[in-house]
Parts: sequence; structure tokens; C-alpha cells
Amino acid sequence: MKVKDIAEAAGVNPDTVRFYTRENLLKPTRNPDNNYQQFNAEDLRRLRFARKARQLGFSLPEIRQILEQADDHHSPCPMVRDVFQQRLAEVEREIRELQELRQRMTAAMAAWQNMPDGSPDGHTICRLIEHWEDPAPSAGAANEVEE
Amino acid sequence: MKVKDIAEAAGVNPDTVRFYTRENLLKPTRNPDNNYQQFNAEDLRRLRFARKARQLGFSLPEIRQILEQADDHHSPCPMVRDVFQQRLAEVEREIRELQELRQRMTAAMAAWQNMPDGSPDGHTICRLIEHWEDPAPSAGAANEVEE
DNA sequence: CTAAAACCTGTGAGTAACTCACAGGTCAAA
DNA sequence: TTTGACCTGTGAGTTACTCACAGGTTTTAG
Repeated sequence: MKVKDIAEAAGVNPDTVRFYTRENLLKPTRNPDNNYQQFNAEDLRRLRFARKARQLGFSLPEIRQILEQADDHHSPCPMVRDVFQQRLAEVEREIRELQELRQRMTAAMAAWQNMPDGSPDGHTICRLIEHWEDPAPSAGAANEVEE
Repeated sequence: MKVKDIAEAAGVNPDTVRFYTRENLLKPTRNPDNNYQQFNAEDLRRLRFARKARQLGFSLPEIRQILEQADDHHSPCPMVRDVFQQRLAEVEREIRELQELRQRMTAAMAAWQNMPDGSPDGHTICRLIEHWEDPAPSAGAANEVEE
């Protein structure tokens, strides 16, 4: 299999295959004649695994680590489970934050109904956002000035 | 107000202030003696507005556009409302996707209980993810091969 | 057999919104 | 006067790709 073949088989952009190869997630052999990369079924499995792990929110370094553990005949399962659990907690936090945001947005939309649509006045910026309250900085908020 | 002052007043990193200035969201005057940037109360309002809009998911180009409209004494409200509505729809889509993901993850966690923890065998990668199903490619999914 | 299309190669840049590092200038306090 | 804290501009790093480029190779059509 050449780059395009494996890319199609996994449903990704050929450049992603090249990128993953550069990142050592895939280790194709080379055709000595033309220096082309040659992928086999195992590479395809790795690529598919990587894509699925990405969908779950694993980072490329994490995925590389998992694959390398497997290469060394160590079970990556315990590690995967740890990362997986962390990721699940993260997803749940994201859901909570987005739901809160949605609350605030729909409330703002409602408040908007009661405001004159034309500029409130010539110098101030649209009041809706100007009067937006800072969300309560709940624990774990990113982007804080100090960490 | 100098960079650090306005940054503190708005609760952001001074580098963010410099960045926003480079990006023409803020237009401080200069002290001719030392070339330091001088921010006033209006700049602080703009900065606070920008941060609040960012929390709502507006991009910097969008925010710049809104601020420029306000500078030209045009009401940015109708535009803001459009972007706001789009953004609300997007937030709702993100929530749906994350909830689906969470579903799948918790189901996977449950299935994991029934699997041997040690490596299933020496050559395959942890089965959980290997057997992860591709999510149904619902409309609007990013990262597709063709667009 | 040849010419064009389609693929391959490596490298470098672009994306978003910052954040950090660096080298040198300025200013307040001790 | 010498720290230390701030200022300046610029350039690089972050993530996970994606695209562009220039040149080499292979396949396909005529």
C-alpha cells in the first residue's frame, strides 16, 4: 500500500498519513527502488486505531505512547484506561460548561427582545455583551491570570 | 494606564493586551517621551468587551469588526445578533456531540469491566479502542475526506 | 513510444489565540 | 547608583493537521 491507498482505506487525508509517519505513529518500510513508503495491514490497523483514539480526545503523544507500549509487547490497557477516565471527566466538564453557556445565551437572547434594536447610543457598544457578566470563576477554569 | 495596569483591570495577561493592540482591537496613544502605550477608560471598556465576546465564542476578526462598526457610529447590534445566534446553534451542536461521546465512553467503560485486564494478546492493541465504532457521520461532521 | 496525468518525495508555511522568551530601553525606589 | 520592575518590538512555540511547492516516478491514454 502506498500513501494514497492507506489514506483511502482509513478515510483520512494523505497528508495526515505523511504527518503521522513524520510523528512516528506509522513506520512504513521503503521501496529501495524509488524510496516510496510501503504500508501493510498492521500500519492500517495502527492508523485506524489512532483515528479512533483521536475521536476520543487522546493527543498524538498519548497515542504514540500507547502504540510504542504495544510494540514492546506491554499491555497499554491500564494506561489507556487512566487516560480514558481522565478524558471522560474532561468531556463531562465541557458539557457542564457549555450547558451553562447556553443558559446564559438564551437568557441574553430573551433580554434582547426588550431592548431597542437601533443603537442604544452612538458611543457605547452593543449593550448585550457590554453588560455580560463574568461567569463565576468556578474551580478548574482555564485562562486564569495566575495558575 | 500602562499595559500592566489595563491588563490587571481586565484580568488578562499583559501579553494579551499587547497582542490585541497589534491586532488593532485596542488603539492606545503613545507617550512621546518614552513611546510607552497609554490606555484610557474607553480602551478598558473595549478590552472587557472583547474578553466577554471571546467567552461567547466570537473570533477576534468578528470582535474587531464589531468594534470598528461602533467606532464608525454604526450600531453593531444587528450583526452581533446574527453572529450570536449562529454561535448559540453551534454551542448546542457541541453539547449534543459531547453528550453522544459521553454515552459511548461510559458504555465502553462498562464493556471494559468484562474484559481481561492483562493484554488480550501480544500483538494487538487494546481492544477497547481497536473495536471502537466510527460514529455515524452525521451531517456537518468536520474532518471528512472530501468537502 | 511518448506525453500527460496522477502520484510520490521532503520541506516549509499557515491555521487561532494567545503565551513566552529575548535583548535592550526606561523609570522608581533604596 | 544600582537594583528591580516595568516598557519596547520581534520571533518562536503551542495542536493537529492541511496546503503549497518543486522536483522525481509511475501509470495510463493515444
